[in-house]
Formats: sequence, structure tokens, C-alpha cells
Amino acid sequence: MADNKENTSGPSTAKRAKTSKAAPPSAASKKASGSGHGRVAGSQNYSESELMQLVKLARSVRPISMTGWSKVHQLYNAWAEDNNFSLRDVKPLKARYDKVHGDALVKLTGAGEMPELYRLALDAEDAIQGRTHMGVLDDEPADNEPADVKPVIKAENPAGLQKHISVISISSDDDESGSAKVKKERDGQYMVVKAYHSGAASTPPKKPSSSAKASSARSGVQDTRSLALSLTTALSPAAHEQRDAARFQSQLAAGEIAALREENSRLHDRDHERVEVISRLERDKEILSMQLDFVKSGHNVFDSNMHLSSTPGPSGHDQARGRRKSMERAEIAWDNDTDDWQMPHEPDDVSELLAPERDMFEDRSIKQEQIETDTVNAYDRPFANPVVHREPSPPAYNHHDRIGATVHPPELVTQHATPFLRTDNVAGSSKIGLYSRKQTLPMQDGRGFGEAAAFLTPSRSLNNLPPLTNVFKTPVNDMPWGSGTQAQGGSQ
DNA sequence: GGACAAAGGGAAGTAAACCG
DNA sequence: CGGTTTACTTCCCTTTGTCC
Repeated sequence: MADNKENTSGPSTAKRAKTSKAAPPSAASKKASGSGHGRVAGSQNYSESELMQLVKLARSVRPISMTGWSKVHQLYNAWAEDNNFSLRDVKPLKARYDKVHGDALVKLTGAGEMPELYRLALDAEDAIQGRTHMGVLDDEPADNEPADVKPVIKAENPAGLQKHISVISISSDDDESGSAKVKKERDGQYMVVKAYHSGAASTPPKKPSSSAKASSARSGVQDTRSLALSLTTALSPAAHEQRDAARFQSQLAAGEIAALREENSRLHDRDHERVEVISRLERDKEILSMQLDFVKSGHNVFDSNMHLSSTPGPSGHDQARGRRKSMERAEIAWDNDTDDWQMPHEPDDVSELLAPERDMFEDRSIKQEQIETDTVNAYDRPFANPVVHREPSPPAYNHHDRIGATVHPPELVTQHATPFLRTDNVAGSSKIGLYSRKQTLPMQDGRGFGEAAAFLTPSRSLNNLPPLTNVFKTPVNDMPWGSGTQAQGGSQ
């Protein structure tokens, strides 16, 4: 990408140095990229309306992580489909948004009019950052205020701070001549200090010499008169009325701003709730879809909340994280029938399809204890929904029975877990692993039991993948790609 | 034809969960 | 508690399509 080329000379220092060390396009990378990398044929450039929609969705969803971006992605594609635009992937969408925002920032510092798109992008970013969009509190003096302004007692009311102003005073501080300051006091209230020019008053009173006494006295009288006149003017009923009117206007404006702010917040909350609901429903749909896959592949699926109450589960924090992880996991299942990778498909009517399986299960005289034992053995910890029960019961099998880590009887694996291939996640990571079939079910612990028979090293393309059964039957040390354990970054 | 845009993917780093 | 593993993110590169 052109941006990336520009980035090469950009900041990001140590990390970039490290990555650039590994960055040179390896032969393997080049070989792999010869098949199918790059821009997809037929993909269109983003139109103005597509970008507008993207920015609006970003503003509405306020994505922070890839979870949020997947929501934006869903909503965007739904919109694109309705409006005959190209469907996009998460990563490109996020990248495009980042670019728009970056361009908006550049535009922000340049001259010329801010296009609507950029304005919205900045607004969206502000929303994401959780900032409010209220005007900046302007404490600076008015430009048209004359330098020799007479001492006027005036209640400054910047941005609706009226009720916080508790002290109004007159100052002759020369350093602050002509300027108004809003000082925050200890109790959190504000005091407005209005400075004014008055030559004699600006200097500290010195003891007057006898010769200068008369003129000084006259001057003092004049100053006093001037001040008195100003005070009289300021305190006159007309001025008072004018100030009241101004104050009323200010309060009115402040009230409107507060109401708008509240409305804005309320709309954001409502929007967020709706996105949550959509997310929940889609997750449910995915779970049901997976259940259906299992039913169709000859397994029994049942709701097992009742079986698993006795074993302690993961902490609430772990559970939450696990749920999040499993929700976000994208699955690609290996289909033995078609001998190809298969995306999860949507059920027609899940409850109806599952009913016979449930009935069949209920008819069997399987004791509760046996079920629980099998399940706990199989998954090593409880989880709520869904649970797969296999017959015959799967052998004890836990995370550390990984082929790539410890001993695992290959025959059992091939018998009880159908391997499938899955990319690491939807967030653009590149790791590809072989997983047991059980992994296709979302687990509450989030790690997914029975994962990762072996990782392919990144340089290996799928073409080098040995037959799956061989993979599972091959002792770890004889695997063509090594132990299968992922290096842990080398810096921890 | 060149510049740019879009998309896919590799490599590395990090946080957090899990287990013995 | 330390090691292991997974999920996630960012940076960077390459390929290929689109546009001027």
C-alpha cells in the first residue's frame, strides 16, 4: 500500500526495527503470495457514500477493539447489501476508517473547507475517545474590547458557568490589563477578575511629594470620580437590566446545551444497547448453527445446564473473557464428505431440527452421573451451553493433551475428534492450526478444549499439509513442522 | 503506464488465562 | 509462581485491481 511505503520512514522505532528485520519478503512469503494474495478482482474503490456510511457507523458503534469493529463490519455489510455496494471485510474497513481519520487530521491543520466526511470522521473519533463535543470554553478577552476600557463590573459567563461564579471583583492588576480571567477557587467555584487600564491606579500608591500633592490630589479626585461614575453606570438599573437579560440568555443557552448533551448521551446509550442486542442474537444464531452442524454429523446435542453444577468453574473474569473470545472466534470446519473446508452455515429451523435429537437422548437410559463424568472428563471444566455428548464416551482429554505438547494417543484423537483447520481469528492473525472437531463449539472457558494438534509454521502453505489422519497419528517429533508450539515472542 | 487503492498475509509483541 | 498457550494487535510487505 502506498501508505505503508510512506510509513517506512515514519516513527515507531524499536518495534519497527525489529519487524523490519523479519520483514523482507521471504522466498516462502513470495511463493505463497503468488497464489491469491493482493487485491481481489472486481473489488471497487470506496465511494463517498460508502465512506460516509462507514464513518457514521464508527461514530455510532464507537469501536475500540476488534469486537467493536466486527459490529461495524456487520452493520456496514448489511447496509451495503441493501444499497448494492460491495461487501467488505473487517480489516479493510478498519484500515479505510483509519485512513479517512488520518486524512481528516491532515485537513484539520491545513487551509480550506473541511469536507463533511472529514468532519464526521473527527466527530466519530471523538466519540470513540469518549470525548464530548461541546465547544471549547473560551476565556480569552473579546478582540473588540478597547484597550482603555473603563472599569466595568461585569459578570463574565463563559460557557454556562453562571451558577459557579461566586465572586465578582474589580482589579487594577496592570499585568492583566484589559483581560478577563476565570480563576478556579478552592471550593470549585469561579471568580471572575476583570482588569482595566487606569494609569494612576495601576501603580502602587507612593507617598506624594509636596509639589506634586496638588496635581496628585486632582488626579486622585479625577480617578475617584471616574471610578465612581463607572460604578454608578455599572450599577444603574438600566445596566442591571441589561445584565439580567444577558444572564438570562446565557442561562437559556446553557440549559439548551445541557439538554442536548443529555440527549446525545441518551442516544448513544440506546444505540449501544441495540448493537448489544444484535450481537447477542447473532451469537445465539451461531451457537445454534454449530449445534446443527453436530446434529447433522451424527452427534447428539443437548442443553446441559443441569449437568454441570458441581464442578467449580472459571472465575467470573475468566468466564467473561472466555465468552468474548468464543463469540469472536471464526470457525472453518473440515467437511469429510466434501473433502473440503466448510464455513458454518445457518440452520433453517434449529429448534425443530434439534428436537428429535433431544428426544433420542432422553429415551436413552444414560445415568446423570455418567453424563457428568463423561462431560467433565471431556472438557475438564464445566460450561453452560452447548455441550456435546459422544458415544462411546470420549477419553479423558484436556488442554495439555495437545499433540504438540505431551503424549496423546493418536488413535484416540482420530477416533474421537475430527480435525479441522481454522485460522487463528478474524483479526488478521496468520496462525493456522489443526484443531479437534470439538473446538467448533464455543466453550465458556474460551480456550476451547482439545485445540491445536499442531501449528503450521507460517512459511508452509496449505499445500504442504499432510493428510490429516497422518498428522494426528504422527508423533510430535516426527512432524514435518516441528513441535507445533508457538514461540512466545522471545521478550517475556 | 504509473500512481494509488484494496486486500491478503507474515512476523513480532503483548496481555491474559490456564495448568502443574 | 512460572511456563505454556491463546487471542489480539500492529507494522509491514506483496500482489493485484482501479483510476487518471
